[in-house]
Amino acid sequence: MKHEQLRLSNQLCFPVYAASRLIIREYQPYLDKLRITYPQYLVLMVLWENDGITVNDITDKLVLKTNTVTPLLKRMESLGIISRNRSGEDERKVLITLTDKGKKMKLVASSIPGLLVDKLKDGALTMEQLVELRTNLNILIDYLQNREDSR
Amino acid sequence: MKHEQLRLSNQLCFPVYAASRLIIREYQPYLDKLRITYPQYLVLMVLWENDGITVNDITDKLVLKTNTVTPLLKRMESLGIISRNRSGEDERKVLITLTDKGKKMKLVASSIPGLLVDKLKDGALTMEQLVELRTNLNILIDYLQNREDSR
DNA sequence: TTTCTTTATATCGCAAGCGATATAAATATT
DNA sequence: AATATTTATATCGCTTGCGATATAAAGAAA
Repeated sequence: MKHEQLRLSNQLCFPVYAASRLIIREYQPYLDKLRITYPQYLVLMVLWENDGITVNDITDKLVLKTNTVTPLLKRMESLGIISRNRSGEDERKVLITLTDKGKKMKLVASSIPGLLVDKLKDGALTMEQLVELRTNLNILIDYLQNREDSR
Repeated sequence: MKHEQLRLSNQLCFPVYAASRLIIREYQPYLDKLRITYPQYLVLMVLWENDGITVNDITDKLVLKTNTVTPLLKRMESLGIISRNRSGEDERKVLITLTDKGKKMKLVASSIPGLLVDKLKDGALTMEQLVELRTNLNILIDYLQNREDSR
């Protein structure tokens, strides 16, 4: 019984880690055309949904830390796709806004996820299984994030 | 219909990526006691199962590239948990073997995955859902790896 | 209003992860 | 045998990810 758990776990944590990298690799050719990386694409997705938010807002949504996000945003600023400005109301906050260049990328970028799903759907999993997978992952994420917050 | 796909995908690729990092964070306190990282732990798991294999064998099993694995193994060598030796039969190959120190870590390390599953099981997902999640991820991984190989 | 604490962001150092490229041994071709 | 190709590993340069620590503004407590 204990042995079974041990094997399952080896086959749970590692698959998530491997799948993550494989999916990002699958994204890469499309992102190359936009000259951005996957984490940069995630930042853009957050901003397209909600422009003018703070560094911490982005940090929370992407489940990252500021020591990852600050340099990431600086690189995106130097690429000319976002701008970083201190808030007038609260000088501690840095507001992140899309530049025109960043806004224009939305049209091309928003077609990418659909292409990915088309590949996976039926090729690998049915739509139902994809939904099931997403649901289970989101439950896991919520659980682990709540554990983190209460520490 | 197309909109639905787009939303699902945003909620599929990102959850895998976020879950991966959250699970590794959950592993970290246990790995800290052994003074190793998660990727180093994965290498050890491979070697405990199959000692004396080549760099490429490890690379394949972990779905990584040599430019990641070679430095990783060098760090593990300098930690004294593995040794790297050129094969006599084929001078191109480097054989990786566990040192006594590396072998001894198995006992402590093998208890870690069980602790993780205990946390997740029922706290987040049922055993059935964990199995379901693992199954779907493995199908996805097989599919994406086969796509990669045929390129 | 001074001092203490919290909040928001940034910096540092190091380990992954990876595309591109290099090197050298093994194998195939001519 | 000489040359070309393939295979196995390594190196370089860059981005990400994160623990630990720093800094400065805002808010609370004294």
